[in-house]
Amino acid sequence: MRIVTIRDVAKEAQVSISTVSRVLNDRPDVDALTRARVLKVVEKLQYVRNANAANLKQQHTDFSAVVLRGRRNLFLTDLAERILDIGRRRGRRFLIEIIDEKDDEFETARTLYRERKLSGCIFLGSNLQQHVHDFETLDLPCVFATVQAEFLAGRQFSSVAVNNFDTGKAAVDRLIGLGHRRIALLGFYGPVTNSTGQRLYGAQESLRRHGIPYDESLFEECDFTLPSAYAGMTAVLSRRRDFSALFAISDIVAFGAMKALIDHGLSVPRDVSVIGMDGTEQAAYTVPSLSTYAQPADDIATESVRLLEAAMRGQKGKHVLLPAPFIQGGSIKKHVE
Amino acid sequence: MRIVTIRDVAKEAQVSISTVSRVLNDRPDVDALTRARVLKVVEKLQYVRNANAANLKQQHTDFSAVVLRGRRNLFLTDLAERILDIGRRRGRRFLIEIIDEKDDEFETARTLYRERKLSGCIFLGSNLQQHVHDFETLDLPCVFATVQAEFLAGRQFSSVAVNNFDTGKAAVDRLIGLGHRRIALLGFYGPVTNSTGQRLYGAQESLRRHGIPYDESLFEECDFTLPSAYAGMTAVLSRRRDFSALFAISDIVAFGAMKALIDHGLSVPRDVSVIGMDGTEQAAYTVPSLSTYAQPADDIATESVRLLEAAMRGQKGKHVLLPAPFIQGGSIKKHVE
DNA sequence: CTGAAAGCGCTTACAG
DNA sequence: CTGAAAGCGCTTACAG
Repeated sequence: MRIVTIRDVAKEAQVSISTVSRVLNDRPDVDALTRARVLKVVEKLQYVRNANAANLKQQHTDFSAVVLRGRRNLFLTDLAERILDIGRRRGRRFLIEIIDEKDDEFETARTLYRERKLSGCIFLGSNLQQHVHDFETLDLPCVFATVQAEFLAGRQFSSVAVNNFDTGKAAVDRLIGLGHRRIALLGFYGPVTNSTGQRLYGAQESLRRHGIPYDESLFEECDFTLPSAYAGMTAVLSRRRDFSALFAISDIVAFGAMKALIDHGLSVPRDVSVIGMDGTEQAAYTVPSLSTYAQPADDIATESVRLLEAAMRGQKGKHVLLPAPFIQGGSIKKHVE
Repeated sequence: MRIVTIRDVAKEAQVSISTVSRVLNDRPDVDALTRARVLKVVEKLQYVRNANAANLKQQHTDFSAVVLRGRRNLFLTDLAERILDIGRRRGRRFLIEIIDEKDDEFETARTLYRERKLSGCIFLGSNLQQHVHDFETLDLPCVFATVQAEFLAGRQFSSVAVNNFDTGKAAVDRLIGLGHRRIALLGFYGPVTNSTGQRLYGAQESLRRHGIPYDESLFEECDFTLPSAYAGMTAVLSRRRDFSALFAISDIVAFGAMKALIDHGLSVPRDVSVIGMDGTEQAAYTVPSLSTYAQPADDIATESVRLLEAAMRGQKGKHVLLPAPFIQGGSIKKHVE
């Protein structure tokens, strides 16, 4: 079937293509009757505007991007989907770009910006470490989700996150409150600006405040995957069996760790209490269910889109901190010697 | 910073923009030295082609789409990510469109096609029921992944899937082989062309062949979410406690069901053997680990992209069936009266 | 092998 | 309120 262009609509409606364009773009300076006539023809001909042509001419395109760091991070991919979903309902289209842990989010954004004339970008799980200055040269509204980015000067930058440090601290405070003293830690530090590192620093801070020395042999590095978490927990178990609690920097890590604990003949929570973080749906379906601090995914997604749109309208960026509520599961209990 | 266009490159390299365009598009009819000179300027100026302009003029764009039906289906979203990843490595960009179960995948594809001048489309989990004829009017290479679509006439249609019917049958064959006779079924039928329905029909076929009457009170409908699977299992449990096995149409459903079984005081596999389907990574990390038939996600993703590219080059579509290997987990055992 | 010119389908000042 | 014209940044016949 032949493709219907704006010219066909103009001819059929007996107006100029300028007028059709005005109607299409909801310009106010069109006669109501003319508008109605054009709209009827659009309907009749089932005209769909060629976005490539529109984007070529327009200053801003209808494209925004979501740059997702780490394709294996379940929480982030879920977040990306939510953002896509919210975008769709608001008529905003997101290109999604999944990059490896080692890839460069700044380069990705810049290329996308040049190639597609992006009008905005949401970063999920980026660490920004080395790119503070680079970003400031990019003339593009950016939102950093799940990571606090107040340190980015520039009015087009926003961020939405929970306070990762405080949450890590709260998790370990809670375990200590239950009587635990030997607490294993699973995760990775990464750059200081990284959300996951902050969780661990918060955990350490809690230990310090309670006068518990940080014990390296109770920590093992792992990333956001089940096998890596399983291996990490196994490594700790090969060194120590005397810990009674575990704080994992994410639910996924906690899942892998719980499996390792059970495979090694330990029971959760009888032998080891476990707290995760993220508040994934799956946390309620493990056996036992996992106690976790929730990152409010829905709020983060909604707020990200809202902040992006605000910045695109020229409003000044904001840095939003959301609470991370505790969700009680069956994976923790009081420690008794 | 000013945006560098093809004109800037042409001027700097002292050639016409036609020549720059030829170099950019890897046309053979360019002098080697000229090509080298242009490429050096491209590098120097950090020129990035404006994709909107290129796509406007070209017959085919560099956009393909992935239309994902059902945003809560973990297996499909994982598949989508893999496709994005493979596409990226091959310089192909995918727009991703997540639609609801009740949305119309044909309309989605058609609008995308008109709006963006798509050059191809991969459908994940679509059922096609009412759209066989519509699709044949769409002049767009299409690949249907996870669903068998041989019935689609037209040379630009391909599909990649496991044999869902046979796999459902194999799962129940296996349970019966272990001595189980009262087998619960969890999932939903949907349209006949649907992959999940086929799994259940296969399961029924197995029962029939073994002379076991299909018992409706052992079936409950649920979708691909944990809460729904949990509720479904709970509903079955409210009616019957005498079954010794469960076939769930997907791992996610199995996870939700196992949790429900355990919450109701039953043990897996002591009281109930469970088999899922999909072969998700998580299946190996539940307690006990889940026996499942794997849909080879990596192969499906690779093959989907390969078939799409072949169709875009004008090759005739193919319908590929992949094997679904059994992965042994701890969730099944021999039934003893 | 290379360049000048037309045109892809829109939007946007500029006139009226 | 409306239209004619220029132009967005490319690609692609058409000449040479």
